Amino acid sequence: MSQSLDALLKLRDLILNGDLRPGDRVSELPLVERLGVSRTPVRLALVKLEHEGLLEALPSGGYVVKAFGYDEIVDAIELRGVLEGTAARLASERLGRRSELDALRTCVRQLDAVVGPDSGAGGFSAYVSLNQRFHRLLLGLAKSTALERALDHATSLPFASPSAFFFAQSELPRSREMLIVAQDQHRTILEAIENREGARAEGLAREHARLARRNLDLARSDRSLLDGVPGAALIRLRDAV
Amino acid sequence: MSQSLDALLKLRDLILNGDLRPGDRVSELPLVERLGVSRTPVRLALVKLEHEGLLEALPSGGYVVKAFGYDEIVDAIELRGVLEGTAARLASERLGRRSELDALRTCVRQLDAVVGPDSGAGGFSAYVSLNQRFHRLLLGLAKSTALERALDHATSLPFASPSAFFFAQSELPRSREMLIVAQDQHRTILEAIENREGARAEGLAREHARLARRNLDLARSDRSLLDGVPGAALIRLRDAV
DNA sequence: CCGTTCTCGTCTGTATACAGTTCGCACGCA
DNA sequence: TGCGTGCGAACTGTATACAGACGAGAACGG
Repeated sequence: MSQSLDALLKLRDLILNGDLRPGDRVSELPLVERLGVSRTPVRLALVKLEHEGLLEALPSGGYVVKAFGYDEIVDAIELRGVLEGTAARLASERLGRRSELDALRTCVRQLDAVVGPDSGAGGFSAYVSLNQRFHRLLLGLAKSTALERALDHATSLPFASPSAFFFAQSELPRSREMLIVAQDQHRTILEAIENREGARAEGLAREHARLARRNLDLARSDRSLLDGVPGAALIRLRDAV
Repeated sequence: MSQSLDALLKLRDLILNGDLRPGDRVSELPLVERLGVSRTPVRLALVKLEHEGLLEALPSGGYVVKAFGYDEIVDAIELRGVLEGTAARLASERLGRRSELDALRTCVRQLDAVVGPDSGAGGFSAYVSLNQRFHRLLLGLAKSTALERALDHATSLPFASPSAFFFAQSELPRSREMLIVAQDQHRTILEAIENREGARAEGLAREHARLARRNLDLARSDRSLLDGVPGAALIRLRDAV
């Protein structure tokens, strides 16, 4: 593994775990010690993380860890919804042979099994992994490199990813209900694409993303729920300090 | 001016002007001579241009100049349409005091004057500049930093910018017609936002972007039209070489 | 006592040296 | 003649040295 990649992963973890708090100035020299690499790879990692949106460049040089408020997270989720809606619409419009949907159909069937009543205790992580697969397959069906770039960029913020706010749901009573609704949307999106109903697919995918927003609202009233979310350390739901 | 910024601008020009052709390997050492800076700023510029999408990183290290085919440009335009549509919808939904639209109204009125029958010969560049202003104001009204980031990223590809395919229009007979239609869409988008008609605003803004696609199709049959487009050197409409 | 200015330390921006790797070319062998 | 191998050049990745800029803090003056 290269030093640059190593530095990038370690630094991202430092930020996501909260070792570097939002608003903190991030200097290169201290990172040289903490990451065990020289300034060059550190700089590279800083540039990439600024690009990802986790860091903000100061006009005078250097970086600070970015903080994210409620509105910003809502906007990021809405943006993801718009982009995934577009993916669903394009998938409908550009569908060629129906066998192109085989992988997605299989994925939905596997999700059915996980969400079903006989799901084991470890079903949750299986759901998250299959959910991500569903969203990636959907993106592939859109056959648009521009859209791929945009969605990758938009979901580089950890709490904007498709599975971000499926936290601790196993703890909540409404947890299973949420999963059932989400999975029904998966199924319906697939159906819409099969029927080449572009507008319907788009609307469904948008609404699907808004489930994340609902979960965010839940977390707003119970901050402890947030701890399961990647990058929770960056989130400032209420104006603190 | 810093060396890094200097290197970035010069290198971008080299690519956009076609001094570096699509598919060309871009090495650091030759650029040190051509740009007159050391390897460090050159590397920084390379990373940024990869991020912009003009360069592609090779697995073995180094970069090549990216080439863009017809489909990719169409997708980039469609993506811009989706994002600007979202901006228009959010602007409608989040409109506060009506005075927030003052700047946009003024911009539309100025565009009216430029498009009108008594437009001078230099009206074209004035149109381009006002057009960009319109699109930026629209983005601002959406009040979404996530959307701002996404649209900035999407339009970093030169031919995906709002004014990209308003080339050499003064030469074409249908030139004025195109401008009239585009300006009518500007006016109608503003009206929709004023009335808080989100869906209408979204649809209009999407269709507005598709004007660029129509112009692209025009350029397909008359390659000489492309020469006025920034980044034309990157475009491979037909499979060449 | 407060404001201003000077100074010192720290940081970033830049250049460059060094090492490991990969790619291409040519030579040799089958 | 074709293929494999080995050598060499060039390039990237990395580390580090140096210079200029910015900011914090102290000292001086009002």
